[in-house]
Amino acid sequence: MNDLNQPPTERAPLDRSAWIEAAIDLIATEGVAGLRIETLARKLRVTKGSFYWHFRDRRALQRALLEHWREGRIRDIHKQTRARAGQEAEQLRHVIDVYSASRNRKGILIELAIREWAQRDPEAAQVVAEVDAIRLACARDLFLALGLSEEEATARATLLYAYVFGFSLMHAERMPQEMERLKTRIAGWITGPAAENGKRDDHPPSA
Amino acid sequence: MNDLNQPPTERAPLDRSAWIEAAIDLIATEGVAGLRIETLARKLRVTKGSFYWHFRDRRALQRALLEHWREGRIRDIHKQTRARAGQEAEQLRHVIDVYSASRNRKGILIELAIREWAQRDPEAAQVVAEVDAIRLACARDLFLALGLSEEEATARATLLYAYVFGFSLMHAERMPQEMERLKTRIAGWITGPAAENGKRDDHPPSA
DNA sequence: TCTTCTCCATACGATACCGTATGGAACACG
DNA sequence: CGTGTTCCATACGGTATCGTATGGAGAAGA
Repeated sequence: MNDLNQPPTERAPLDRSAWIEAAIDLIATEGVAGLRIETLARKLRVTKGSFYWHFRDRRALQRALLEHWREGRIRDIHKQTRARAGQEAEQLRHVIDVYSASRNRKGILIELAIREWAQRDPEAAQVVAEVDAIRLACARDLFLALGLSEEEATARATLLYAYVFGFSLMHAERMPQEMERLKTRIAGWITGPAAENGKRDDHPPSA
Repeated sequence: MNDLNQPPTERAPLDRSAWIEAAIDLIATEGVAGLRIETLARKLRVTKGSFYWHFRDRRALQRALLEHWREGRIRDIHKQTRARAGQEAEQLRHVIDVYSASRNRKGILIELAIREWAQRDPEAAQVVAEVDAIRLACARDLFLALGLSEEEATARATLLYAYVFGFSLMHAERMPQEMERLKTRIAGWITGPAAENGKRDDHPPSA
């Protein structure tokens, strides 16, 4: 019955999810290597004693974090790719936009931290592989709905996916407006140059 | 006059470059966070005393490492994109191949480690930005030589670049052969769908 | 009230690492 | 031989972190 009507000096007991949330925030700013128990405890205004009550050890938190991330990403990609029939191309462009670094800085930082982690942690790699497979399938289904062949849909989904995260790795110094035009052009190309303007685009406008 | 004709119990004095090379190797396997002085010293069979003679502190090694990486990357991209006239499309596909994870695992690991580092270190971010700008310019020039407009060339270079590194972030579980076909298709599409087979490719072969 | 369970604080040993201080071995050179 | 330079070993103080052991406060029940 005492939810949050105590004076601010009081605090509610923590649970596992509170630690996991804090851990996610921490790896966004410090990377996976910065995920230290005592650092987390300080942020949560408690001591390690609390942590070791909720988790067996550091590894248990990492596993829980991976599981949390995986489930969130799976939920999200299904939400973002649930397209109305006939709106698949728009939905694809929407996906590119939503997953771009400029629109989702924190999410991208978490994504990159986990993927760098996955380069040398098999369990992280396994989770990343699962998320990749599901996201690729979702994107591929949208391309299939656009009438592309299996192979073409798979290839475009892969390109879209690689492009989105690859772009977030880049440190381009460019004018924001110019950048937006560039991204719009690329997105339009990935999601369907054929359906883009009804005609071929291989003859450059030549200024 | 004593170069390497001592018994194997002897070893040559180290210099800065030996430390830097070892540091590069270490971040490839352990990430930038794993770049520890005493760990490096153990690998080089010396103690910290040697390190602090060659470098002021840990940060100095990091800076030297960034500089080393930058110069190497700049040399490499110029080498890889130096195309014979009329061979630009082949050269572009060659670049995609050379920078792919399967062909250059260690280089990709270093690249990813440094880029993750750059997410939270301004100096690393600056170096990455310089490398990105030069690589983009090199790729763009190849597209320009193919007759594309400035804007189109910039867009394709960006896509190519983002794709290559984005792909290396993915953990796709797929048959190697199928994967190769997929990559070939994507590469062909990025480097010039127009010049690829002389006709449009937007009508799927439909099996 | 007494007990039990939940949640956390405290204290501890152990390890790893940073950077400094200082000495020493090997070599070059005069 | 004496001296300076190069390169490294050793020892030290200090910090951060891990995981454990143990006690304690507070709520919930009996």
